[in-house]
Amino acid sequence: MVKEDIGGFFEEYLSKESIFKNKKVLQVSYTPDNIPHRELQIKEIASILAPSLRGEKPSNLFLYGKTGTGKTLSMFHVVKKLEKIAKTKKIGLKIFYLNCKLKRVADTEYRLIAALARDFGENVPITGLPTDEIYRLFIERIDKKKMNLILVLDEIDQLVKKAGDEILYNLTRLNSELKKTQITVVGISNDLQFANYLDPRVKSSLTEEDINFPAYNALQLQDILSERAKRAFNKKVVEEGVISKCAAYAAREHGDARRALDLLRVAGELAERNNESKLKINFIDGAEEKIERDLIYDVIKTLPKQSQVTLLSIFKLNQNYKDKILTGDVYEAYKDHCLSCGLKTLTQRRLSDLIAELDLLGIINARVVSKGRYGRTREIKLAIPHANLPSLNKELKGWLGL
DNA sequence: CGAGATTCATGTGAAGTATACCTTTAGGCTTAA
DNA sequence: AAGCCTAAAGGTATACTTCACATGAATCTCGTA
Repeated sequence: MVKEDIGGFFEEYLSKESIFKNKKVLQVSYTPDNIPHRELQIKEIASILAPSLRGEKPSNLFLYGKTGTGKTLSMFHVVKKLEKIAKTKKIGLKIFYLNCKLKRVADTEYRLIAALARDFGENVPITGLPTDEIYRLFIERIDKKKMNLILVLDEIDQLVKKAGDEILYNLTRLNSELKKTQITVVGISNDLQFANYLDPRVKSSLTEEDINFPAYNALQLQDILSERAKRAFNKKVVEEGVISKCAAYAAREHGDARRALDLLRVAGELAERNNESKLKINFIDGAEEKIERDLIYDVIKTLPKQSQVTLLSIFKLNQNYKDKILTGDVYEAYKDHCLSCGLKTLTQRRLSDLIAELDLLGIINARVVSKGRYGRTREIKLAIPHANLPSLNKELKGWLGL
């Protein structure tokens, strides 16, 4: 009976023509051949990295601009071309991309170098070796034959905020230890002020060249969207005004193209799920909510248990109509939660650090304030849209077995 | 009334501890000549 | 004697704890007008 129903559903699903022609085009990982409104930046990146094709060392490069302004994309674009040429002409050129934000992958010096060494096929343990040893392994490996190595470190600001800028100093200085190979560091940062916090020595060597990625305006976003929509959706699926609304939504938030594309894709998925043959405007609002939620879901899901409990405690206090949540309150609630889910309670000192980390991740806003006679503490506010709180709260409890 | 001292609740840095993992080394056992 | 396995010794990174000191404005204190 039930089986029959589902079979029917699948058949109907298949018989219906999808509104997508090629959904991949809208995914974040997709690198289009044509990147509108970034011709200048791409050209600049290319000309700075070009010497690598002649076996010379390019200048270190620093790309900065807000999220979704095409930094990573432009870089990928150039990298693809470079690699292609290097391959056909048999030039020793290796390019590595590493996202420093990935927790437990590249958020300490050891892990960063270990990740690089691993990419090179070196078998590196997750802990136990001295950091120097990891460097040595890495250097030995890449110095075997002459080549140019370009290291692309995405979200480099996150790395420095957590682990300090010594890593970058070491990296840029690595060249003096290498005999054959040369390393070029390309840093990508969302934080415009990032370079100013760096040690002057690091700053000058990392930002030998820098390129700014300005935010897209609504018109440019429309260009980008319609270009991709043409290839992602079947003909006449997208209704009038959908593109411009997506663009407008994204432009409202500092011209984030990634956001705009996500909106379009998720709206399409929603339309499909609702058995619509057209992508109507009203799906965009639903999409926006879903994206917001999914984004936070992913971050929270991969958080360590202790951080999850911390967050749950903040949720709870938030529900109790406390608009100013203080560290002490969180710790009390946290202790209760730990008890009820059988987790070891950490010290307040540690909790303070966890809260700071949550702040860094952008899940909460925590500000250190002095309340005069009543001490000094963090004022914590959730940075999550209200509509998403109940469902998130429920999920979180589920993950923690509560 | 106002300047300076006091106070509170926690921030923050440094050093220490536990754990998990690594390499090295020395001893013991096996094996083959 | 050479080769191989094992367990102990000595080392590291990371997550966390302990200890101690730093913060900074509301409040208190007390001399002064």
